[in-house]
Amino acid sequence: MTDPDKPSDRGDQTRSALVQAAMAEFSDNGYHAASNRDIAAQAQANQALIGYHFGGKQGLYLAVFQFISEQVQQHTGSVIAQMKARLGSLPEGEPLDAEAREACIQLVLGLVERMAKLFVSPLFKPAAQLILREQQKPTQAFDILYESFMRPSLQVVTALVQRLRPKDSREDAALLVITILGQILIFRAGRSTALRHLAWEDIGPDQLAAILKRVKTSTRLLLSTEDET
Amino acid sequence: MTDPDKPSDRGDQTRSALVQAAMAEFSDNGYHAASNRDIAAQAQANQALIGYHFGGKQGLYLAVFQFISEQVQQHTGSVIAQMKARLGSLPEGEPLDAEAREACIQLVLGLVERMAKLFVSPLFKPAAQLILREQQKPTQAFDILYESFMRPSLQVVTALVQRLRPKDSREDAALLVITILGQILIFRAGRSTALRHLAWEDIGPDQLAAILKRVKTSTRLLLSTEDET
DNA sequence: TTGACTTAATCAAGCGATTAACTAAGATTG
DNA sequence: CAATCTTAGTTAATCGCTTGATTAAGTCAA
Repeated sequence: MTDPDKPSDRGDQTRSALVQAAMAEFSDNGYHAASNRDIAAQAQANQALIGYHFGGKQGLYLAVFQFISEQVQQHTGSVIAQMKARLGSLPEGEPLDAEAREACIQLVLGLVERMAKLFVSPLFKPAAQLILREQQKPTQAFDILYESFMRPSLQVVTALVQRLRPKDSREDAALLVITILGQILIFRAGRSTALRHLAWEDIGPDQLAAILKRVKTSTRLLLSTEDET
Repeated sequence: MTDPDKPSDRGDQTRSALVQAAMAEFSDNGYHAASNRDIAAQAQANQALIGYHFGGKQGLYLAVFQFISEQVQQHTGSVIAQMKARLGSLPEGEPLDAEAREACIQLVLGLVERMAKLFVSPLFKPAAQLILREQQKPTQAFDILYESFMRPSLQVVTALVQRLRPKDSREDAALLVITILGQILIFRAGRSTALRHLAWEDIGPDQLAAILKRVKTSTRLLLSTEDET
C-alpha cells in the first residue's frame, strides 16, 4: 500500500515526464522547432509514446497548456478568491469609505506582486514564453489559458477597480487594468530591452524589489486619481 | 536614366522581395517553421537565391532585422531628434519652469503616441512579432535592433524624464520609462488577452483613441507626481 | 566576352506518424 | 493453485516527405 514514490500507473509518470519535456522544448524555439524525438529523449521515453498517450504532437502541445493553466491557478487562486469575497462583502450601491478603499487597493497590489513574481521567475520562463506566443497567433491552446485563469482574474480585478473609480465605465476600468498589467508584463515580454536599458545582468531579488516598488507606487497612484476631463 | 520604377539592379529587387517575404514567413511561426522554399515562392524567386544573396537562411534572417531597424528609425527618428534638441537647450543645473516642463511632457507623450500607433498597426505586426521573439531568446539580430534604435530612444527619453523628476536616480527614471512603455507594449505582446477582456474585435481608430487617452493620462500623471517615501 | 544573376536538379539529414512485436501486471478461468 | 487471457504500456524499425544547402548549367545586360 504505502509505496515510496507513488506507485501510480507507469503511464501517469510517462505522461508527466513528456509534458514537462515538451514544455521546455516547445518554449525554446516554438512548436515547429521542437521535435518529438528530442522531447522523448529529454523525457527518457520512446518517441512513439507521444502518439500513444497524446494522439500526436498537437495533442501533447495542448496537454502542456492544460498543465500550465493548473500551475498558474495554484499560484494566483487564493488572491482571486480573496478578491471575490471582498467584492461580495462590499456595500452595493454607495461609495467606499477610506478603510474599504485601502483594503481594495491592497488586494490589487497583492495580485500585482504575485504576477510580477511569476513573470520574473526563472521557473515560469518556459510557460511565459508559450503564453506570449499564443497571444500573437492564438490557437486552441489560448482558449484553455483564457477560460481557465485569465478571464476569472481579469473580471474580478476589473470589478474591484470599478468600485475604486466609480466614474469609470466598465471599458475605462478594463483599460486601466490592462495597462497596469502591461507595466509588469514588459519585464517578460521586453525582457532583454529592459535588462540592457537598466544595465541589469539578471532579475534577482534586488531587481524584483525595485520593480515592485515602481509598479506598486504607480498602481496606487493610478487607482487613487480620478481622470481629468 | 530616368527609369519609371527604379532601374536599380535586378539583384536589389530580388533582395528586397526576399527580405519582405522572409519577414512575413519568419514572423508567422518562427525561424524554424519558415522554409526557404516558401519564402522564395512568396518572393517569386528561386530558392537558391537565398544562398546566393544572403549566404543562407541565417543571413536572410539578419537582413530582415536590418530592414526592420531602418523602418522603425524612419518612424520615430524625428521625435527622437526633437527630444535631443530640447534636451540640449534646457538650462543645465536647475529645476525646470512650468513652461519647459510642459514642453518636455508633450515630447514624451508624442513619442508614446507614435509608439502606440506603431505597435498597433497591422503593417507593423510581422516586425513586432519578430522583435518580441528576439526578446525571449536574443540572437545577433537583437543587437542590431538595440543598437540601431532602442538604445538611442531609451537614452534620450530617460534623460528627459530625469529632468522632469530631478529627485529620481538614473535607475528610477529608467524603470519609469520601461513601465510606461509596458502600458503600450501590452497591446501587442498581450494582444489577444487585451482584446478579449475589452470585448474588442480588433484595434481600429476608435480603440486606438481609447488606448491613447488612457496611456497619455497615466503617463502625464506618472511624470508629474513625485513618489512618496 | 565578361561577370552578376538565376535556374533546375540533387544531396544527406531530420521530420511526424505508424506499425508490429514485446513486456508486465491483473483478471478470469479450469 | 496454476494456466490462460486481457489490456495498458513500451519498443525498435520503417514509411513518405520536407528541410537547408550545394552545384553545374544557363541567362542576360554592359
